[in-house]
This record gives sequence, structure tokens and C-alpha cells, in this order.
Amino acid sequence: MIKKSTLRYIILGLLYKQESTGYDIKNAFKNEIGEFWKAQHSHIYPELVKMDEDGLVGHKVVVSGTKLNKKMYYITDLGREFLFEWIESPTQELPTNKDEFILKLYFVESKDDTRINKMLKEQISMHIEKLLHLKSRMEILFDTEDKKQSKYGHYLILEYAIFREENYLKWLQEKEKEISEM
Amino acid sequence: MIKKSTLRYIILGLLYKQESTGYDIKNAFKNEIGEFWKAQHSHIYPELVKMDEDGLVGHKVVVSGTKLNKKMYYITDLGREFLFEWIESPTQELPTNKDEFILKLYFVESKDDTRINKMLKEQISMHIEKLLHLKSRMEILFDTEDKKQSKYGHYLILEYAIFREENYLKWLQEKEKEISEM
DNA sequence: CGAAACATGTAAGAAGTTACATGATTAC
DNA sequence: GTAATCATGTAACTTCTTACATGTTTCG
Repeated sequence: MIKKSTLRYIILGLLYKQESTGYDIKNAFKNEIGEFWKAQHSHIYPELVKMDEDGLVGHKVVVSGTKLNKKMYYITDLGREFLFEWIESPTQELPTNKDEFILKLYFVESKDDTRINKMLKEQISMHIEKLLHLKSRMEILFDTEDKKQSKYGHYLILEYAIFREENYLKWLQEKEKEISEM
Repeated sequence: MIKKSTLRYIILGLLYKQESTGYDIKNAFKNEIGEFWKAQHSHIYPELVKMDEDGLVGHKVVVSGTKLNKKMYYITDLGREFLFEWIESPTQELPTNKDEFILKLYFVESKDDTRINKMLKEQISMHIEKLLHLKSRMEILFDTEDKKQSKYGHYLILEYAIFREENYLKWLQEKEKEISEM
């Protein structure tokens, strides 16, 4: 039985879009899909080797410059089969939508606690910055309707990342207002 | 140096609210805080032992019935110190807000893909159910203004869980509408 | 030429899951 | 009495992070 894990499926998905090196995959986790999953290169490289052994991907060595050997990975038919099976299977609840900040609020417990105002303010300014960052990426990457269409998947997740961030911020600001009105 | 991990802090937070057995803590992850963090009992019990060794918590053996020995854990002064330090420290971005479903959409990529409609419908019905479940918990647990005040932390996170779920559903439904209008 | 980015790996350990294992108490 | 829940643990394994380690290419 070939091992199944979300990381494997995501790597397959990325390779389905385009053949890539381990380094490219690492960057995808830093950029477009980084809002929804992350992985370190120390996790990616060994996983690619195992996926290669399992026949989900293949690779060819590409020489860059004069001596740098890059491993260009591509998805195989078997890999595509695995990927589609994952995509089409119902997505169960994830282990959890973890949120450390909300838990901190839970433990502070009282509206009157003097710490709560500072905590909210700090969190708000962090999320404002993040939202601005996401929005500027949206402007840069999708400045024309054409680009939205041709890279629809990417547009979709960035749009959702912004939506999620806006709502989080909205909630924090509302709580801050509630607290200060007491 | 005493080990620090989110699980430890959450356990400290729970014990700060009230002394508990490992089993009680396990249940907290199933109920009130389960929307924002989860842990298995096989992770909790050994962690409690280590926290005890580190002096963050203590325990006394309570006999229930005639022979059942329960370990009732309580937070120590050192544990409280650790807890407050965590609460007051700025909350960095979590490793990630993982979302497997969004990634699947990203890999499907095209609006025209026949799979996308089914995927959205499935996800929507799952989230409707979850939202209903959360809302019914809210009604049962917080039927009076009084209860909202006395268990404010709990009220707060349940309220946020509902807000988060509503927004997710809103987005999914909007996407479904967009797709069907093509 | 030097810095940033490209490129790939290993090692050690922490965090988290699934399965195995056992027994007591409570409520019907 | 029996099923559900209470209660606690261990073992094996997967997943994930941090740190160590090294060398190449590109751009200014």
C-alpha cells in the first residue's frame, strides 16, 4: 500500500500544474499556497524521493550552468490517479482549525482583565499588516481580468485568504470596541 | 530549560480555570476548545507527567468509588507564571491556517471543471450541519444573559466559532452561485 | 567580487495520531 | 447485568520543525 498524506497530495497537485524541482515546491509553500499549508524543505526533499520510489512522480536531472544538477520532478499517471482520487473524495473536517490567540482570550476569561485590551490591539495591528500584504499581492498579480481567468486557481485562493483575513480583523475590532465601551 | 509548547500552555490554561484529571482535559478538547485545538489522551497523559516533573503542575490522588485512583492535577505558582508569560506574549502567526478543501479547489483550477460543483455542494452541506450544531450548543449553554457573563471566555470562543463558520459557508455559497451562473 | 537566491541534502528531536491494553463506575 | 462512560496508560509510527551542512549561480 502506497502511503497517503496531505503533503504528498499537495506535492502531486503542484507537479500536476507544472514540473518542478524541490526548490520550486518549497517556494510554492512560501508563496501562493502558504496561507493554507506549509512545509519545510527538509520535509519536501525526502518525501519526493519516497514518492519517486512509489512511482507517483518521476524525475530527470537537468544541468544548470556548468555543474549544478537539478532534479526536475514530474507527475506520473499513477500520481495523477492518486491526486484525482484525493480531490474527488469528500473533505472531512481537518484535525482542527487551530487558533492560539482565541485560546488566550479564553483563558483570560474576564472582560475586565486589563491585559485584554493590549492583546487585542497588538493582534489587530498584526492582522492589518497581513491584510495589506495580501491585498498588495492581489493588485500586483491580478491587475487584469485576463490574469484572473488564466490563473483562476491562484486567484481563488488569494481572494479567499483576503476574505478570511478581513473577517478575522472585523471580529477583533468588534471585540475591541465592546471592551472599550465598558 | 523547561520545555515550552502550545499543548503545555493550553493544559496550564485549563488547569488554571479548574483542577482536572487527564480525562477532564481530554474532554475539554472534545468540547469547548475543540474548535481551536485538539489533543489525544495518549498525548495528554504523558505530557501531564512531564509537566509534573517540571513543577508546572502538581497532583493529588483521589479515590473514586472503592478502588479507582484518579490523578487530580492542579497548576502551581510556576505554572501560573508560565501561563501568564504565554498569554501576554504577542501571538505570532501560527505555522498555518491549514485548509485542505481550498487547496483542492486550487488544484482543480478551472471554473468549467465538472467536479467543482459537486465538491462545493458536498462541502456546503457539511458546513451547514456544523454550523447548526454550533448554534444549538450556543442555545443550550447560553440561554440567559447571566450565563454569558459568568462563562464569558467560553461564550466568546463559541461565538467566534459560529462567526468563522458562517463566513466560510457564505464564501462557499457565493462560489457555488458564481459557478452555476456560468 | 560579494550578496542574494538557487539548490539539495541529513540528523535529531518534538508534536501528533492510531492502535493496543486494561480496569472501574454509573445509569438504566 | 450490561452498556456507556470514566479513567489511565504504553507502543509504534507519522508528521513536522530546527539545526547542521554544503555547494552553485545570478545579479549588481
